[in-house]
Amino acid sequence: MPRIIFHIDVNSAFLSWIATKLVLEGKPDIRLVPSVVSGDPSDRRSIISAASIPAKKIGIKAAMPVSMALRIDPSLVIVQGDWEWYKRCSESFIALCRSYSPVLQQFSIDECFLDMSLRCTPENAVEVATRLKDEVKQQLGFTVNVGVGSNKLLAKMASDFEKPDKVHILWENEVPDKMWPLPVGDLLWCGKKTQERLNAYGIKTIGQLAALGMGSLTRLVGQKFAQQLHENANGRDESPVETEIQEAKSYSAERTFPQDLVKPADIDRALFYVASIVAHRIRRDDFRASTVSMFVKYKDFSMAQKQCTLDQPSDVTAVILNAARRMLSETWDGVTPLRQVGIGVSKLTHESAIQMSLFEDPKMEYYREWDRQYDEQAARAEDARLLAYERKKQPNQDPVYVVLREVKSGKKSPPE
DNA sequence: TCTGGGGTCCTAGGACCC
DNA sequence: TCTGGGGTCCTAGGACCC
Repeated sequence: MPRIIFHIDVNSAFLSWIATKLVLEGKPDIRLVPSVVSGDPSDRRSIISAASIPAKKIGIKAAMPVSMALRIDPSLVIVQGDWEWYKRCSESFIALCRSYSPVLQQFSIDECFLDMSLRCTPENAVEVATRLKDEVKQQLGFTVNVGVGSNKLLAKMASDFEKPDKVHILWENEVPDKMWPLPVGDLLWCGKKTQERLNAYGIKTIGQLAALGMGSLTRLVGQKFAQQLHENANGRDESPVETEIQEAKSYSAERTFPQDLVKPADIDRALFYVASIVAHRIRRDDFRASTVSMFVKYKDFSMAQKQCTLDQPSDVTAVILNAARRMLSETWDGVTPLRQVGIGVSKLTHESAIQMSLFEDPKMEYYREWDRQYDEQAARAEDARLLAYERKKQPNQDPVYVVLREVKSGKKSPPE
């Protein structure tokens, strides 16, 4: 039996979703004019997270700085994102897709794969895909592309062909016609660096990559990646549609400052802020982390990173923060302005730490109590945020930010 | 024009053990 | 005294995805 895989991809997801919300409020449809969604439009460092088709036509793309887009079109419509709304749109979207097949893999907030092998035939696949696409548009108010193929790679490549609101087919025997003429950078997993490397070697199209000998390819990109690229360029992909939700393997939080920072107190406050976020998230998900990493970004975008292993896995803000502080002092010269700081945790476990050490930091009880209060306040702030959202008030207060404000005002001090 | 935030996986070298 | 090789863990760094 042939495999039939759908890849469904929301067109300019964040922009489409905000547009449906504005339309519901009786406002003009921003999809019809050059428009973009960005984080905080007033922040000079914010970048575009999605662009409308008219905006794309004049050269405005996702990940472009807002200031650059405004230079292209000073009358560009800029709207602020709304994560609460995104989440609701995403849930409705995934639920509707799931009604077509339970074998669903969510690939990101706005993309999923469906294994349709038992639900349609190669002959009526286009018809079924079109029905799904139209049903999303009618019921949810935004458009999707559906790619249909004999594996996940081909389905994903197909959904990328022409947008928006389209169904495309890419069976394995169509690979030479439909996929090989495309630039090699269009191939999934062939990003900027790999593309440059292949171009420099004279490989411009996916077809040329498919014909390249393994020896040369291995020398260019390493053995494992070479095998994957070679298989993919030939349209082959055996990977199944994974219905199990994978547990997170790492958590991280980072903040870019409005201006580059050099004052140790400012930087320490930011470090505390990201430590609070990361530690709160792992406690929420009942994890403890064995590895803590700290990273900084400088003015020129170069990065420095350091990681360390804790004596025992921890979910305590102060433990993570103090490890990050130590690594920062070992990494940063104290003079060069920093653009960003971040903290990550990995090597996660659900096991409770065994608190047998006679040498446990006597402050640990205080630290835990501090975290407990933090979690309580964050939960209250989250409830208040949702309530305000339902009442259509400003919904954008990040719960952890509320706690941070108390830190700033001196009502709550960061753990030493 | 001046570049966010959150993830995954792979590689390579050094330390250490057997 | 000097030698080999495999396995595992750790860290640093780089690539990709949305």
